[in-house]
Amino acid sequence: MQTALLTKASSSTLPLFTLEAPQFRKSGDNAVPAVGSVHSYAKDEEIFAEGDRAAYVYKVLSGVVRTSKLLSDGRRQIDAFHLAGDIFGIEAGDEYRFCAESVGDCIVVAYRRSNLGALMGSDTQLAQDITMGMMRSLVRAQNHMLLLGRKSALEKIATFLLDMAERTSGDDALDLPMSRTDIADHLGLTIETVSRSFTQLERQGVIELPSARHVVLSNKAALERLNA
Amino acid sequence: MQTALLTKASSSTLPLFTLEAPQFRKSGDNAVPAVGSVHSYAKDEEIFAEGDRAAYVYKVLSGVVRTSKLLSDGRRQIDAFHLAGDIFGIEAGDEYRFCAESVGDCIVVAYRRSNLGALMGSDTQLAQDITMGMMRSLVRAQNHMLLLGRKSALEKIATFLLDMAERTSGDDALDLPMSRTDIADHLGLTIETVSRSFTQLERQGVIELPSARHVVLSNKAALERLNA
DNA sequence: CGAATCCTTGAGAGGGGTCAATTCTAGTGG
DNA sequence: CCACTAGAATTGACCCCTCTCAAGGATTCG
Repeated sequence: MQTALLTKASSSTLPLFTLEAPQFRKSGDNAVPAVGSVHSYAKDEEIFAEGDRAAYVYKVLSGVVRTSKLLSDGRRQIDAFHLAGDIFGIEAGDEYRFCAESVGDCIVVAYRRSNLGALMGSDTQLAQDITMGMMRSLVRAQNHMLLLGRKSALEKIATFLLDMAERTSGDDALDLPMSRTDIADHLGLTIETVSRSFTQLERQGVIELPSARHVVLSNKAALERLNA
Repeated sequence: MQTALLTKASSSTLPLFTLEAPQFRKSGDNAVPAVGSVHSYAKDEEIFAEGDRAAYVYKVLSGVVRTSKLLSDGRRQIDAFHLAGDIFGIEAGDEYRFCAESVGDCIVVAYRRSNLGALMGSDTQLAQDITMGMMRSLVRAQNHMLLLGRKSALEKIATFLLDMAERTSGDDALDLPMSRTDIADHLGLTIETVSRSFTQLERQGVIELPSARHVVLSNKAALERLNA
């Protein structure tokens, strides 16, 4: 893991969630107060663990981060994949209630959360950024509960593919950054069922799979029908 | 449904989520600006529907409210039951993304949300109340995703009973305010599986069921073992 | 007492899980 | 450039947990 200091993004009129690429400083230079520190992680590195003291709120600059919870016997639920621009690690209490890991190589900014309450009171860009991040997480979680509780395997995969396509390329083709195991643990399925569902959709001509991680949505209408 | 006006609770030092019983005003008197209006609902009344303009944020004064989402074919997922003191109806956008209904007779306060962004910026008690409510919803949703995605029927019931006991009586006995159907739609099960799980726990001596809605947790240790 | 609703119980079926083997892919070193 | 290897993904066979369908109690309310 590598770290660099980051100065506050200059403009206060940046739209929510589009904080531009931050400017960097040499780590010895403390003339300007740093508001965030940049960290980069390789594949499958731990960013924080469940139970760690929640001292930072994070934003993804590039790559993908997964946040997950574990049962005592190892069963895992990935509550979300966080892409560039997404905020994660917001906590009400003083401990993280889930763990965060890099899915592939990725870069994040960590904002010290001395006192989130005070931060929220002030009218800074970051505070609004965080409030909006929290709301987005909530919306995402609510939709995901419907998926986990009430959708069939095929419907789960269809919803997942449409969502990922919209969040990444916006195109009809997408590169999945995560493994089948990650997808399974996100959708409440097993890796075998995920694989079988992909194959079934491919046989039905709904998607194409040039390779395991590359998906072409050749029949979006059919996918949206499955999205119920 | 009945309505009454409500003046702002006088103290600004009230602890979060314990806004005390509000004072009422006759509805014709507008000398003091009202910050919330009180509404009461009978069993199974709709408070707002999915897609309604989200003009208010609500707090439960008494009774229970369920918020849920529907798939096009009628499958339902209840994302949460809201008890006295809980906040619901917080939205990022301008529409409700789920519907809210009374489970039994219940009373709520509705706070007009002219501009939630501005509200959040100001340092009022209500703003903090709402921020905390949002965070609690998020924590609850994250835990619930783990339940929906990875727990067995028995584990779901065990978790649900422990949670409800803690939120209501705090005791080892509780009165369930909701039907088996509601429980099923909350836990991602069918009504039959919910019923069978209750019976199984009763046969194992983990709980007692003097009546369908009254549960005694006679072996909390066993329940917590199932809680994984 | 009858009607409606809620809950429980049973029998059977099926969707997804489990276990296991095979294929595919990416990375490594010769 | 090509074997070799380890991990990832696919596929098959079988099983079980939960769903479905259906009937039968229990409770409430007129």
